[in-house]
Amino acid sequence: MPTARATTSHKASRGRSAARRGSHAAASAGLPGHRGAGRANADDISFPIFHRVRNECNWNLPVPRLSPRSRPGLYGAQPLQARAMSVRTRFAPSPTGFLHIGGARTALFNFLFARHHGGEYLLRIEDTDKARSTAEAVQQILDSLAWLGLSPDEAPVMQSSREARHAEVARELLARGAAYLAFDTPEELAAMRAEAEAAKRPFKYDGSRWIGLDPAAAPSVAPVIRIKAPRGGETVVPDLVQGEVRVANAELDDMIILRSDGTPTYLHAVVVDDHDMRITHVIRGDDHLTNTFRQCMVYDAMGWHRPHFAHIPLIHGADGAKLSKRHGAVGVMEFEAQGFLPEAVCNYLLRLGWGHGDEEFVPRPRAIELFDLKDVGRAASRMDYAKLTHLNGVYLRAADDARLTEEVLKRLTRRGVDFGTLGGDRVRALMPALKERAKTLEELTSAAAFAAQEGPPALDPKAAAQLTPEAKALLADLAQFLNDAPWEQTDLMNWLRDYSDVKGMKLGQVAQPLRIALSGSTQSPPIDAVLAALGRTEAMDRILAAAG
RNA sequence: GUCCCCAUCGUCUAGAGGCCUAGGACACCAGCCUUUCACGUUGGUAACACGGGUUCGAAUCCCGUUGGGGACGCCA
Repeated sequence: MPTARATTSHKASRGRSAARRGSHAAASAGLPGHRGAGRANADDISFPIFHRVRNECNWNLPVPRLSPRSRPGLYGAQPLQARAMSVRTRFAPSPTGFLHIGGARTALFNFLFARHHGGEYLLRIEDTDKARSTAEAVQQILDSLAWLGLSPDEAPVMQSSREARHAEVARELLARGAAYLAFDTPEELAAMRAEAEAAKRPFKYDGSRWIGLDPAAAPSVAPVIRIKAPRGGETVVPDLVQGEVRVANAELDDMIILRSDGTPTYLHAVVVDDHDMRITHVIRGDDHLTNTFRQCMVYDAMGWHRPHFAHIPLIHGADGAKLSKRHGAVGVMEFEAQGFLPEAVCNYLLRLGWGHGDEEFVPRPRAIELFDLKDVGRAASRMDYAKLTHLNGVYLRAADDARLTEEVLKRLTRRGVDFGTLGGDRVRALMPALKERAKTLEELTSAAAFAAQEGPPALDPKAAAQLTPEAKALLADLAQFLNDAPWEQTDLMNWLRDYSDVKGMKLGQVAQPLRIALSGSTQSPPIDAVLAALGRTEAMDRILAAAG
């Protein structure tokens, strides 16, 4: 019998090959329906043998050998029809704060994976921690997902509404002898932990004195229900991203599944809900990887088939530190406020940890077409706002003018800028030129403000400095000249060129003062476009005003 | 501390033993384009963490070291 060490091959190879193997095994075996699958053989799952069942669950089925070259895609060439049930994924945030960018990516991957396989993508709100969950946070999460275009396919499941079911399963485990009542007080547990730490020994809970206890002899302490951890062997999880992950069962201890107040713990509730919701693929953050071993105890003790697991790496902040609320705009809606487009955020998030050759621009339909768990990397990545901003610019330039105009006007209003119908029309007219030179909606809004507002613009310092007496004289003269011009972009351009030719100046020498008069800034869209968008009356007003 | 996971330019990544003198993108630098600013375009700087193996050949497979992250709750 090889030792665990010896059979632990290199991460990379075992990762990829195990992922392939695992999923292929499941695919060829078909995913048994979860409904009642456990009940059929519930009787032969008694505690003494359940870890044997665990170790021989469907992951270990023999797998036909495939040469790497001819290997079909993880699922692509393994037609879905061959599977007994369609893919169902879920995103399961806890409503203790805003949805941050890491959660958004988890949701995105769940969504993409489900869509790619024509399956369903669900949402479950893990609100069993009543002290920290809030209705506002739930709403925030829903809003954020909606903004990202990641709303679930079915009504969200509130985990708190399922507590009776969680307790029922815990009791069933108790009845099967796979779990037991433990009468330790929180204080006693804390003491045990402190003691272990003082002795520099890893703390491992020992509940042997409670097992088989005569109820009459029980202390008058409200008990918790603890599940019996397997006592020998190891637990192996074929992770679709991380590869085959294993731990010696000696590392596991008897975890609490039902608190003394009768509410379930997370590790228990997740399993029951994922099973009942018939989730086939659990795609979540890396931080849950070691939890998976514990969750397997519940699956196995109930005789339920485990779902496929895929643990995606975490996102770190730009400085490499763990992503937190203290590091920039991590709340999803903060990105909206900063003027990022949801499709750009999704594209950026997708590329963080997932790649398909050199493709950088991956809009939603293409993402659905290409997305595969086997292409998800295993190392944590960092937020790079510069790249997100660049990508946002790409999407912005490709975006529909009407939509952008609406966004800009909304943001102008948000800023308290006054503008009328004419102003809105001017922004609309200038949008094709405006969007070429902005990377975010906020930049776009700032750049569009001069067009929306009525009357001569305020001059920014740089512009004011360039508005010399000579420039003013030029503007006065130019105003005369432009008076008879046909007010159409191409004609205006020709007139300006003629003017500068006649005056023996370069076009730039004429355009720049004009730009300042019209926009109040040294930077603007092409001057002919600005002139045309503003219209004769408004443009002449501004030129004359600047000419003094 | 124990267990688990990870490691290619500054950042995101491509890479399935020979196509690698390591490719792309962002950022940065220089040039071109140009009525400003952008866009675009041309070129440049820049990486296989380290040490051992295996092999004719290693970024790629194996072992170890170092570094980083995560989990160890009647939180999720």
